Amino acid sequence: MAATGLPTIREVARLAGVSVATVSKALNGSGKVSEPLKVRVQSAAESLGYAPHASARSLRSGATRILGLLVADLTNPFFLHLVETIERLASAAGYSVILCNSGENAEREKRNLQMLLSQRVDGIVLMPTRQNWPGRVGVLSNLTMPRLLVDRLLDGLETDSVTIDNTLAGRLAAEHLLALGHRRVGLIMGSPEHQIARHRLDGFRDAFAAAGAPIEARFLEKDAFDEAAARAAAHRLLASPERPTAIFATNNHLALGLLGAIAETAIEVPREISVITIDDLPWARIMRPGLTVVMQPTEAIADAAVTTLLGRIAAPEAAEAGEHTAIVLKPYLLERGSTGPVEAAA
Amino acid sequence: MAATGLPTIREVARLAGVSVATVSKALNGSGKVSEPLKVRVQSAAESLGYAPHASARSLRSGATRILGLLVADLTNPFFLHLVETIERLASAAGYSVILCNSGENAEREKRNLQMLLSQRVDGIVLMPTRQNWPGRVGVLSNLTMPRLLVDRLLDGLETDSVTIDNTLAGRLAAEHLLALGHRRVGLIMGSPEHQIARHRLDGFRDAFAAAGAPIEARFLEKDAFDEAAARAAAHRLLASPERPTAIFATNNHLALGLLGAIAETAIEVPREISVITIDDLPWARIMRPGLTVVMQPTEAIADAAVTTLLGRIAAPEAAEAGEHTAIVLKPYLLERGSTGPVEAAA
DNA sequence: CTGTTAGCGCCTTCAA
DNA sequence: TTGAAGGCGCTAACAG
Repeated sequence: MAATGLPTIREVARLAGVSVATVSKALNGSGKVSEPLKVRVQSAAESLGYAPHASARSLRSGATRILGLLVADLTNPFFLHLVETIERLASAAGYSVILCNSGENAEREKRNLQMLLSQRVDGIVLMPTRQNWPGRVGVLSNLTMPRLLVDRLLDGLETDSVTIDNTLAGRLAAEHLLALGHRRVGLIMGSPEHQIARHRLDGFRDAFAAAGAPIEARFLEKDAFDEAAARAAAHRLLASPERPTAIFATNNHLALGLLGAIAETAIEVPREISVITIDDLPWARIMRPGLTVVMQPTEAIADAAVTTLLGRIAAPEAAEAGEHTAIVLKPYLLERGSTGPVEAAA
Repeated sequence: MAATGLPTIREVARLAGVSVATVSKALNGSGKVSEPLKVRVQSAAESLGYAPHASARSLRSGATRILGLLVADLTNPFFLHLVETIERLASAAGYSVILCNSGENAEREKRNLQMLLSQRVDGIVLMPTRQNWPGRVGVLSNLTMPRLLVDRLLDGLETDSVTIDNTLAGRLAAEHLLALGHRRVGLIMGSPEHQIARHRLDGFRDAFAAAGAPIEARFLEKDAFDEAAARAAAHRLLASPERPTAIFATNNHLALGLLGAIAETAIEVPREISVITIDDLPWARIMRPGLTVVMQPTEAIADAAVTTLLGRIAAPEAAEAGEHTAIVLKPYLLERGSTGPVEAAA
């Protein structure tokens, strides 16, 4: 018995009256083992409650059948949905998942990466923090196992990736509002330094500019990093003279702040103001009115991520040759009740 | 070099010009190593990008520094919040987390348990599926590592646990409604066979009975297993003659269905009907009106779970002697706008 | 204080 | 078809 009290392959072998090699072959289906022996081994294993020691197996085989999942922020429902889907797909493919949440903290991200490296996970799905830290790309490049970026890219890191077209996401939001007649609109976003926010801004702004209704600078609320900041920004927009007839929040944290601010006023959605955001949320559909959103195809993202990563694990040669897959998926509009035509409000 | 391309302790030893034992001691702080050597070893390890092979270490030491997290249903926000908090606490204590979602599926739960056993995780946090499967208690009893139940207990399985007082949760909801003058109330729940739902029902019903206002059988909607069923049940309640002045949904899935149904009618909350449920939800506070809920102390639950489990890992003797900790935490009421006094509606 | 050595449990040649 | 043996990388005993 091992220290854990669990039986080892030796004890199975003894009980079945065969050698350890035969047990291994019988249980794993590798090598040739006669049918009667196989049955005897299996029932011996069963009766002892034998479970092969994963660490020993990994040490020997060089594979762990574990995937690392490094998430920037688990409180974000978008990531949560992704985690759940990836776990399901990985599990179906026979892989377990070690979950790491960095909470948008560079130090934690670094420690988590180190840990995943120590664990020798077979592959890593990276949903990195926004905050860059020195040496990060170097550390990531040194990861010898297959890895894949989801949601955002990292400058200087060449690797497989699955992202969405964020410029298109911004444009979809804009075109929807334009079609409803909106010309004076506001936008709440985080830092334009951040890739994703910037692309969403670009798509949104360009579409309005192209339509001959450029967005006024005073309606561009940048640097709203969290729900509270978004709430404050929203109050500014709502209180401004000739306020916007529609507001676009570039992600769901910010949308929460925006909706909170609106709820604190007597302004009615969508009659007096239209609201649109990105990312579906569990509550978006039970709100009254329902929230119009640009959807990210979460399941498709997860699917592409797992498929690509497992492919790399099975055949790492291509990646080593410097070939990388960059999958870009398309967001789409889901119209619910929070957006409406410009009315008397204008 | 190992097959993974990562350096081993031998290479660090060679570069530092010492033996592997010295490297191990220097890096782990075990044994005595002179300061200059320690520095030399550390810089050698650093320059090679050495990361100790966790499987090899586990095989040797008998500990993995990994916790298993077995969750019945990751789509439930309550579990999600728990997972996030547990991951954070475990990580802070130097443990990684393998996340398993059973999706309320017995087969997957069984496979996940087997996997966690093979991985030789140091401890398991169990949030088991509602669905029982044959032999389950036996399998769980055979897990040799420390384990702990969260949220619900399992008949016949003696082990540490952290739960909340669900009877109290039901009573808190009832007392709140009683204080507001409600006497004719409805309830939407899953199966009374299920421990948690039954306790919530008991607390709720007993409080009303004690107040001389027993709940009418026609207002007791049992067997609403999901959001859709809850929605249908809610429609029945709302359409009934002399409909209830308040409705209690015993969990957040069901609350979603209830709120959806109400949104499909013209009935106004809380003027015409009060709504109360259990579990906070990210959107409960931005709803208009905000949702009154009986809160589960999620952080406290996670904290108790991790603390207790790590305690067992550090000192397993007590558990082996048959002593078990059963921690029961108290829910509390959070009043927001969805409940109000009975008015003309009555 | 530092080095040598013996396994932890498993799988995979290689012989029989 | 089956068995014996070596070694994956590491740590803990024991020697020096």
